[in-house]
Amino acid sequence: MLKELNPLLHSQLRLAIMSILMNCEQASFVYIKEQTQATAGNLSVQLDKLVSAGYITVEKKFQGKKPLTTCSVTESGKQAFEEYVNALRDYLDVK
Amino acid sequence: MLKELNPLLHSQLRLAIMSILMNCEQASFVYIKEQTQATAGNLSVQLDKLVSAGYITVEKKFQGKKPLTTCSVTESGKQAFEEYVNALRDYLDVK
DNA sequence: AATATTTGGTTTATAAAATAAACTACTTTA
DNA sequence: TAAAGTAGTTTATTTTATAAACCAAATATT
Repeated sequence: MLKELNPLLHSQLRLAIMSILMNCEQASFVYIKEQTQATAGNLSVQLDKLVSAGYITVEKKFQGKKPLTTCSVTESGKQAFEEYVNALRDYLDVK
Repeated sequence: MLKELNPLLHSQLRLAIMSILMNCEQASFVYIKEQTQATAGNLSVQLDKLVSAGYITVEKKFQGKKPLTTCSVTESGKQAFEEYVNALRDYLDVK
């Protein structure tokens, strides 16, 4: 029987965000925006959801005079991502 | 850069349907319903979407006196599934 | 033999999610 | 000093997913 796919991760944009953060220590709002081609509004909303779930942390500081929002994945986020990947593999494997 | 994930396939239930159909010649409405644990209404709607996209065909006949709805994946559906899987792998692979 | 109940669905209404548009605040450039 | 750019957030709209309600026919129940 196929397992449930964590709905928070089964979203193109949130999955892309997590995928980026799984491959680096941290990434800025602007970098993630460029990589995902998302609008700023959409990205802001989806980041909030990942923060609320405890999957990522977001730090807001200033780099000189510009705001700099930096994101990184939490341990709980890494674990959720791994579980999601494992569940998904069963859907993708054609025997 | 991450590729787009075909939104028609990036849905838990429709992906489960396609996954089942990719692994067998054909499957009945009732069988898919059991395997996916979907409600009949939801399944009916999602099957329709896959039919509209040309990803599956649905044949309705009678087995004795009971209706029997049988589904199978089309060539175009197989191709779309393969493309989806390839696109998705880039999201899942943690280097 | 009427009347529930089950089977195999479809249609429709509602809840949830994704997305974009509009907005804010501050900075840089013309 | 007005216009445009940067870095976001908030809110409104559209889309999607899901379940509830419904239908028709068959089977089981009293």
